[in-house]
Amino acid sequence: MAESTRERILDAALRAFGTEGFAATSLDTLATELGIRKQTILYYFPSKQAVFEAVVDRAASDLVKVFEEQAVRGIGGLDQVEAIVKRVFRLAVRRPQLLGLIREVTRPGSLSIDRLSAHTAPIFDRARDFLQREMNAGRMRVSDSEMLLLSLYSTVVGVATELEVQRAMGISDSLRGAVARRQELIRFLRAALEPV
Amino acid sequence: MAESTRERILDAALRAFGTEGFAATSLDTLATELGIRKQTILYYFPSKQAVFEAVVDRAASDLVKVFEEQAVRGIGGLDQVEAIVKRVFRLAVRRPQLLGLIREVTRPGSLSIDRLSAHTAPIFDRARDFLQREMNAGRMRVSDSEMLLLSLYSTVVGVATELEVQRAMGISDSLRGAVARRQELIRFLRAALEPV
DNA sequence: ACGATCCTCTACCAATTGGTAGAGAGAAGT
DNA sequence: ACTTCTCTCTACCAATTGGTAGAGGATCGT
Repeated sequence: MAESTRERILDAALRAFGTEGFAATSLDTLATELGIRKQTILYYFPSKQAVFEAVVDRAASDLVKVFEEQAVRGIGGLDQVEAIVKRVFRLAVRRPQLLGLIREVTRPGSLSIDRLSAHTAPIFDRARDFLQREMNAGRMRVSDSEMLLLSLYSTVVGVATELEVQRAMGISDSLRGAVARRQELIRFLRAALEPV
Repeated sequence: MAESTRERILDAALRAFGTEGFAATSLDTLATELGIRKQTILYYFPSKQAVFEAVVDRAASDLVKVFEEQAVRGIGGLDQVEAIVKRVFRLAVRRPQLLGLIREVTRPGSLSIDRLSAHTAPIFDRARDFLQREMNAGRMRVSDSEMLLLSLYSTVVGVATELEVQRAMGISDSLRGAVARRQELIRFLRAALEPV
């Protein structure tokens, strides 16, 4: 058995929701894309909203897994930050819709934010603690760890996902471009984080 | 005369498109909000898409104006960066939908990207040149000016607009929070940009 | 007084939306 | 042979969508 219908629906839905957005995605086009009928989707999920929530849940746990795998190693210091940035970038290249979905969910008017943050809250907590620990140990510039986390998040996710802005700036979006972007981003973050 | 109907439509459309997004905004609800009929909107604009484009045009030129006013002063160095960040923040607090609209337009699947970048391209060019000049003068850490601009853009726009992420991180979104966020962001950017 | 222009309205419309009801096919257990 | 369960389908539906056609009321210059 290749892949269950349910999984295929979730895959297609992630792609659609992650690029077009929730409102712009219709169950009909989603079904047509899969070569099935809309009612088949509604057999597996009670509503469109439910499909979205299932997609968010799966995407969130995928994301969390990526972070936890890295966190466990515990290299420490700026190398740890670098390792995580690299992972995020690999994810952004391999499954761009995943970060696109995050962008969709974190939009002001969105529902399902609580669903996402239920998954990510522990990660954020751990990240904040990590930053605080590194600061205390003198391995990182001292600042408000919460705000610093926000800055880091914005920078990494932005550089990884703002492909259209890059195009507007005239930056190539080839694979080589992604590597260059990542390198420059890491230099940027190291400079911002290094203790004085 | 208070405000022309056309302007009122554009105001409401900016708010709606900037928060709910293009697809999730219907002409009917937009009209109801304004106490007029949908057909009145379609008198001023040939289609929903045309409303969106007009909103994008106006928002873009508002944004460009903010940057140009600052660029003309030409303080130079990191103080100039700080001044611009402050302006972006003031904008984000006063008219959050404006940056929300940018986020909407720069989404992967969006139309009207070219419309936006037609406005912003000169700004980006000027900003890149500015960074390059500062690097050459030894007032800024040397790096790829294009990539650096992308990092700066991501960080500033992210910190200014990712309110829901902040909520998920447990950061207060009060006005005082905005000031604290701005200060921390500026410290972050100064650290990232200062020459070694 | 009169036409023209500007503006907002009522009345529709075809297409699409998310969702319901239930038929039927197939496999599995009894 | 029988029921039961799983799955996908056809057939509909009410509501909403963006958009068209055109009436009617102002306000204007003449």
